[in-house]
Amino acid sequence: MKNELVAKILNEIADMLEMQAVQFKPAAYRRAARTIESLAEPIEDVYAKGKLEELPGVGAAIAKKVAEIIETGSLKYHQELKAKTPVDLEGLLAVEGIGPKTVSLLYKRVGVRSLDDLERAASQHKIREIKGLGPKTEENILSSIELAKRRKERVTLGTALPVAERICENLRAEARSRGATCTVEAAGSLRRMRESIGDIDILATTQNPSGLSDSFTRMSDVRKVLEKGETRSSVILTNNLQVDLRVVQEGSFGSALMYFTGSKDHNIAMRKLAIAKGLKLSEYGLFRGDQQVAGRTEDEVYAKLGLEYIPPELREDHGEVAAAQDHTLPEIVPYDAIRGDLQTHTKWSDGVNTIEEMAQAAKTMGYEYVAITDHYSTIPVVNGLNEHRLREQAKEIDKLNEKIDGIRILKGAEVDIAADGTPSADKAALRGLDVVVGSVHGTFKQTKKEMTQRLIAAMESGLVSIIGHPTSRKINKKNPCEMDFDELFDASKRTGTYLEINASPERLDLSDTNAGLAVKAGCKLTVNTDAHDTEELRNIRFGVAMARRAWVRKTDVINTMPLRELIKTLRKP
DNA sequence: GCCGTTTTCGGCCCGACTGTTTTCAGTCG
Repeated sequence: MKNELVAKILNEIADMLEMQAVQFKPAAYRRAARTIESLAEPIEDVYAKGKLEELPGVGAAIAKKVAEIIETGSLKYHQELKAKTPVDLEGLLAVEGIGPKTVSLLYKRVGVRSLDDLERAASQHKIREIKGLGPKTEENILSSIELAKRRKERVTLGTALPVAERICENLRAEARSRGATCTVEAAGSLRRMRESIGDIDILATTQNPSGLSDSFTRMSDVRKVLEKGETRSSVILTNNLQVDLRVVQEGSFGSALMYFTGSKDHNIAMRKLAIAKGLKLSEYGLFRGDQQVAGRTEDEVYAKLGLEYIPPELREDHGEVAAAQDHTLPEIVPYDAIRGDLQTHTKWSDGVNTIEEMAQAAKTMGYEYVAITDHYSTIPVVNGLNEHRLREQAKEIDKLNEKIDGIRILKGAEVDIAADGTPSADKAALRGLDVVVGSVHGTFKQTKKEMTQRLIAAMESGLVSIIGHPTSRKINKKNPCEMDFDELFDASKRTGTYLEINASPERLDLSDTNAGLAVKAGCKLTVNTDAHDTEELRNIRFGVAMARRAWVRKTDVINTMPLRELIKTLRKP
């Protein structure tokens, strides 16, 4: 999968053209880079099918360059541009306040090629001498160069969302205690529920902006205040997360929320649509001339533009604007549509809580059913079940089902899928279970072909009802195993095996893009938490979020079904 | 360099802020 490489080269071309003050081409290269970066399938496959030019933002010229990168691993045009300004672009651009033009200026005037060069030039006061720059710029460079050296890493949605919710709640509470009304919402990629987040954006309206920014910058876990003003404040928390707070007028809250939620490409698409209708859209509202025609709420803005409301998870410029215009947006699966969790663990294997505790917690969440799927495995660390212990567990579940009203505990197991695709339990052992999750827990380094065959063999064994965390990735830690998704999806449909969206925030596997491809191919999914304690059951929303981002409908997710229907749907081992 | 229910040529998303300037360019989101 060369998507990242291609996008990186195109982005660098954009930067270098911008350094040369070339007009419009940088934006064109960036657009193409974004398309390819967020593409679900490998760019090589698109190339092989001869469909590069069908990608939005990719025309004849860029298609030819992409082809060269795929064939040779590099691009002559890119090398030539690099030779003209041989600098560490990525490093220098990471410095806050420095863009391509300044990089070019610094290189030409004082020969800055790296972050070290830049630091030296700044401390020797060479930068203030450059026409167009000055002492302030020099100071700013010195104070932000450290941060640039430690590149900012994105955090998982599971880390960022609770932090943002806590901040919003605190700000609302403080405003209430001062008797002020105050609306506070998290925006940005967090609101779109992307799997990882760069920083947290919070939007607010209040009659007391200075009080709000005081509360914000004085939060207990603030490490550094970057800026503090009536309309914009910015802090770094002790966990290194950056949080930006913006305060807007009530009449602009909806348009501002839209604007700060993004994505950038969605915003651009929306503005173009506004222009086509003789209007102008900004964070201050939707305007006809000087007259604001909408802005207080998002619904209002979408409606005035003739669009259905677009849920934040869909705002990625993946065709949602056109669909909203044609009223063909799918009814994506609601967060409260899940009727039960089909992968959970208890003390019987490597979980923390008892079956009863898990069942009670699931009942509190309003579930109709919960499947207990402890490891059936020989991996020592997971304290796996064997045939005898599984029978004992089944007896306990039968008793609990008589004892507890209002929720049905399903009998299940999570089996390992061996390197050749054989499940770690045989038919006799699994007899009587309601659900069997099959997962890869070792021998991750196989060829694409081997891994594909392995999973297909597991599905064809007839013992497995669900493939758990299909690619075994861990966000920021472990790359997904390579596999041929077309073949995998075919086998999933053919054998009636369901594919999991594992809702654990460090997994989110299938990813949003892969889940989208799966459903497009006609597969059915299941969203499960893989909870190892009662608290983790609440991670379900992260998995549903991925499904929503993938345009998945309720009917595509089996555990939105009522119990009776689900039981009929699940294949018995 | 891309793209078209106003265009196959002539446009290309919007606004704030900062620091540098005598009216604006660069950066950021």
